[in-house]
Amino acid sequence: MGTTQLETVPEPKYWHLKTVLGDALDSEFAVGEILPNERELAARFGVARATLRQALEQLELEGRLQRRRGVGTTVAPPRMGVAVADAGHTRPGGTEGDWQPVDTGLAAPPAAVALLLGTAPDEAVHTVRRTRSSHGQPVAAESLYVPVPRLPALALPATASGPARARAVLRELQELRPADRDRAVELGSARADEARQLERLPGSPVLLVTTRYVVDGATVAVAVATYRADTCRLTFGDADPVGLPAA
Amino acid sequence: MGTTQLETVPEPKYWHLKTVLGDALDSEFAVGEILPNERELAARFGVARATLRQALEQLELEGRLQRRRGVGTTVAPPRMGVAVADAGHTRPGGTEGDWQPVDTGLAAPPAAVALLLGTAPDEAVHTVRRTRSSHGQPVAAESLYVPVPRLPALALPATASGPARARAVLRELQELRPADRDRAVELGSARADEARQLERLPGSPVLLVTTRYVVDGATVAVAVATYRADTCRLTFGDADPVGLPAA
DNA sequence: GAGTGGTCTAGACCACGCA
DNA sequence: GCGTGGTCTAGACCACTCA
Repeated sequence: MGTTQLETVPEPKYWHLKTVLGDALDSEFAVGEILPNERELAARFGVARATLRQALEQLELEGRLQRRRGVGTTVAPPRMGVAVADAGHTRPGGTEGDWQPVDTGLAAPPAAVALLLGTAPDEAVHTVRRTRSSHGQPVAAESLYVPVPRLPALALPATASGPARARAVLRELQELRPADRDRAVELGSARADEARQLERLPGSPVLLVTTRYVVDGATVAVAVATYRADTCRLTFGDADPVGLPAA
Repeated sequence: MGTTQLETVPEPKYWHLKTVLGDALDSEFAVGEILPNERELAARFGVARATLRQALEQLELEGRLQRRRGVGTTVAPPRMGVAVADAGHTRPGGTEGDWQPVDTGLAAPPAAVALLLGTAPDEAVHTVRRTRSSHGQPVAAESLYVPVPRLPALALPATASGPARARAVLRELQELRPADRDRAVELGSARADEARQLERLPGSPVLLVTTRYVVDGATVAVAVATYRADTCRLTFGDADPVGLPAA
């Protein structure tokens, strides 16, 4: 009588646990509320901690929980909608949800990016790294790659290498007025440096957004943005984002 | 001399393993090739199987490996680009990469969808489920929800409930000619039924694409598509998808 | 039935945040 | 220094695929 069924096809414990916990989150917990610790929860459900953790991992993947080492597990707020529409060059005024340059330099891009740009694998390109936050939380880290010949005004030796130069590159790119963009979204895991910027652990699931800037059929720049998959829902298109689809 | 560093900041074993294995995949294995089994790999690297599995999980998340129970672990091909651009109503001719109706009915949609549609939580709507495959593999399962009043031509009692009726609903929706769409992408995990259709285990990571069809500012339909996150790279925009960004 | 990956256990120790 | 989640171990059994 305790469980729903006699389970002719016994579903895994962690899966059942996830369902039970998920329902409990809906009915008995408020956003931000802290859950009992893992050892206690495991004991309460009569399972090993590893099994309990498997259920928690799933719930975290779905954006329903947030776990922080040394702190505890809390009920996560609904994912925030993050517009990707023209994140390429948003207005520099920067509302709450905008970009902050971090770093700039000349370096060889990852092989996959070089392929998209049509540059040699070891050819150095303008590289701009920036982060995006929304509602006070970091949500994305991006690397933008622009082949040097595309930005003639920056051909002089790089004097400033800080945010000032980052802004210069962005401005230059903006002046190229790419008529078309083409994006891809896929699942990835955060590298160590990205994880730090996103305030997550290395390997956390992220949504990789690859944007190709096109002028006259040629790829003039490529940006690879890394969005926190736990807290973000990427929105596309023109209308305003509404509602929150369940995971 | 074995490892790269003396590790002043010791990175987790599974993380290091993932790197080593990932490099090995690039240099020593061909796509489709089968890896040694987990017990042997664990022994070879001198770690517990659970630790080895943590590394494999990451690599699978990044689409570099494919694991099948009872079979083994194989090197995955690069993710396939899947166009989401106008997946809403693609040409019915159906090339290799298109949709197959599965099921139709009248049922109350999930709460989150009812909210988007502006219907009552228990109001039944037209529900069409279909699957999409590409290159011979299932890549997505979708549920489309259309409030009954939006499709007056279907107001008669539902006679056929099979694929034929599914096509009728899709045709009706198409005739509404939604001028605008608005999409969101987020990470989720496959429900049991979706997992079956996608030939994956329940809980596998999926990309949830929520599409809102808008006519004259009103939401006339909502579709929730579930794409396999391991094998798919979702592409947006008009230009043809090129290249493969690394995870 | 042999071999694979998937689940589960009961422990241990570590890294981190905070008081 | 205490309590949290994160990592790791060595084992066991189960579910599945395929010869």
